[in-house]
Amino acid sequence: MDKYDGLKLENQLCFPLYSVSNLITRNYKPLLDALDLTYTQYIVMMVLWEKERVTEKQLGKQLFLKSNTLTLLLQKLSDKGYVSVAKDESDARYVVITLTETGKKLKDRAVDVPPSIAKTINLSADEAVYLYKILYKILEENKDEKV
Amino acid sequence: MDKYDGLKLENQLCFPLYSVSNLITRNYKPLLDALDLTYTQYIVMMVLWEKERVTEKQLGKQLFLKSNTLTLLLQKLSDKGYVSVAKDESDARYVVITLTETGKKLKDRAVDVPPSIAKTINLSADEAVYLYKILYKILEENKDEKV
DNA sequence: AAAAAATAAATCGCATACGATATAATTTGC
DNA sequence: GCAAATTATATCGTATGCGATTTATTTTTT
Repeated sequence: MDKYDGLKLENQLCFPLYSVSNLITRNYKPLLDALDLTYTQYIVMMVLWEKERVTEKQLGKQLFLKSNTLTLLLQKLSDKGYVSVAKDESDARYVVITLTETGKKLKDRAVDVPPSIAKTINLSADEAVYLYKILYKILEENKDEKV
Repeated sequence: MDKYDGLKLENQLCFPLYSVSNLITRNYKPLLDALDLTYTQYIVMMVLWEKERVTEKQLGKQLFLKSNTLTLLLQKLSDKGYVSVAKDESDARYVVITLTETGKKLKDRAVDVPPSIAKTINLSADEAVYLYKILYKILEENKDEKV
């Protein structure tokens, strides 16, 4: 035990978080390629599949992303024909994103993705629930700092 | 409960993993800026602070990264004067990375980083240990697929 | 030992993420 | 009612990460 122990890779919590996150994105890739989506595009679509109309601002809040990531990404989803992007009529500062018909249909092709990913993670129900709770605890605590 | 439940954002385990990982990288940024390191560069330095000489291959295995990420990153660390990069004499396929004197000294300036980050995460010891174990379980199970 | 296979890096093209800054639209304060 | 402050996007520059491919080197096979 010396003053450098905190700098050992094996004592980091952040490193496995970072690595697991990368790992999962890698696992998603072949599944999402079939839908012509990246992982970030996929979570945007997930929001829209639940709520057909959102502003860029709302998306950012829910996904912890900002315009520097979202603006270009939404343009790409628009280019693919999955969403339409327009200014809000009553307040032109807002960008409103809505699902196109193609985007709505994509939902049916996406239903197989979550179970496929679940297989690659392979946690017990208890572990998954606990992990879920801890992660959201961390997110909740840091929520304010970034808006 | 319908067939689309699996596609709800709130039912994803991957999304909070991804978001927490991004969050942590954001929290590291101001701390690491002072050391002129990015997060990925920082974990490479952590490996080297424990083991003064490693090959790019070994680094990739330990950090779950490949040459497409590492080659350029190591060049940057070399440009900053923190490491030196050279071909292995006995087998020129390998790239060997060693700490420079500057790189060694950086370790003393880095000791404050882990406790600062720990504050922003704010988990109990039990939670941290449990989280750690689950994450490494996931990493272990997926280790083989990517080398 | 020459050809073939294997291995480790390097390179390419693409899509994030980030802070910082700029722009455009609306609201607020006086 | 108009200048100032606020708000929501857009833009810029930098650094990853990824799969796919290429290059360089070594080992294996015949």
